[in-house]
Amino acid sequence: MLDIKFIRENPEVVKQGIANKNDKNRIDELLELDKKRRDIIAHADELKSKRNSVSQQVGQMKKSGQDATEIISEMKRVGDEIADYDGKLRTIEEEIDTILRFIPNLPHSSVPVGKSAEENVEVRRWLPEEFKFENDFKPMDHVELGKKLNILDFERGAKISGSGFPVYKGKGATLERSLINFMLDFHLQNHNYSEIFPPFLVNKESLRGTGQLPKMEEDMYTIEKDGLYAIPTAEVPITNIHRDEILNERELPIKYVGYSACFRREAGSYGKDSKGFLRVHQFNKVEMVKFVKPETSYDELELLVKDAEDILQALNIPYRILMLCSGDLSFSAAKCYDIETWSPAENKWLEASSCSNFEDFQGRRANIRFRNEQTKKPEFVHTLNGSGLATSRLMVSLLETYQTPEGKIVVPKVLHKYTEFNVID
RNA sequence: GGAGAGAUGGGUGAGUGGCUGAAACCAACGGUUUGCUAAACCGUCGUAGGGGUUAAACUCUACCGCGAGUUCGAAUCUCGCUCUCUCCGCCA
Repeated sequence: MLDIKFIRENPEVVKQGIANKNDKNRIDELLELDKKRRDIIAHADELKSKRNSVSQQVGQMKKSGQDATEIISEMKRVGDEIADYDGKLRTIEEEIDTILRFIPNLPHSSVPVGKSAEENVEVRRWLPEEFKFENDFKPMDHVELGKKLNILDFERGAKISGSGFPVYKGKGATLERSLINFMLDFHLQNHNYSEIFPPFLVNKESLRGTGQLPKMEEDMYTIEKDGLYAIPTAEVPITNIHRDEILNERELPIKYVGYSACFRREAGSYGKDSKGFLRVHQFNKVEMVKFVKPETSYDELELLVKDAEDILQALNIPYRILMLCSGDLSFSAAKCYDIETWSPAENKWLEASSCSNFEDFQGRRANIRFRNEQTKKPEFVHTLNGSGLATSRLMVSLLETYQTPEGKIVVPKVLHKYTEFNVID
């Protein structure tokens, strides 16, 4: 959520930022409501002030035995008038809130302006030693490999739950679990995060806090009876850990890492890149979340990307970093880097991680603040998060790049102590 | 699922209709004292929204879990909800 004061004072900046995000703006309408709101408050507060002082008089009159009937009936009228203003105010504030919650975060000045994913900018790439984009043999894709080695079962997953709910079997299941543990341990040991194991179902307020609601309602699985939603990412529960809190400045930055299953309806995206793991309704992800002081958030973003990259380098998997252009940024993000890993069989890059700085957008929505030691005043924290990483797309790259000409999978060295086997055949 | 108790500022906790934005204590912060540390003493110390100001000062309003209601006036009375704790039942 943007600051209404900022919008009031910089309407053109806000409009431009929204336009760069390919969103439509209702800023003029918003500012009109804002003006109305302040008028009503001024009137209502004046009446309330009057009521307060007169009511006190009534008390004193009664105590001294004087008759206050006339004042009381007048105050009753004032009370009705106040109720009237308060009613109007509530309506207007709801309207303002609705508009405000649909306004996206503004892109940071370093973000290239662009319409769509085509205009994202490749920042750098990292390739293992002796890596070649051309294989000496025709690589199998992950679905074939999964079937041949009996480690993935998409058909049975579809039987149990529906398409997009993969079943991992045997060494495939062990490999998945090992990957998750490896990534968690790596961040804990090398990057100084503390671990969170969050709830996978959350309430509405949490989703509003991180910005999935109201806009992404259709993309979420719901459990209506209890008013709960299946999390699309661990970002939601982990960021909301500190909702409605004022943190101590000295605690910052707070860095959490946590595993969760992630659930996405992916409404309307059937048919596109939907083979096997490329688009699923349930996948596993290790997520990093940071709460930081505003002035450090862009440095923290670079470090966050680095933390995710370290995992891929340890696994020796080729990847590249993209800086998203304004039009491809998510609703809540001010700046975002995607990490894409290479798939030899698809012959293309696959998004395996997304690292974003939300600045104070989530902080304001979720009311997460810290007390500035200089000014003694609470300020909104900046929040960041990044996948470190999502296993499904990563698994595609891993299986495909580690396959041998005979169709076996060599397990990456760093995973051996977790899997306790070195080859899948 | 059943029965009961509770929810007040960073913490403990007082407060049952007007003198309470809220006692007291603790913590924190500033200061005095002091070889050092400690102690003692003095002071400051909630959040949000209007108005005001270059910025402050200042001023008004709201907030005692959340939402309605009663009243001239609600932390305090009524109703609904949520959460926490204790006991019973069920259960991984």
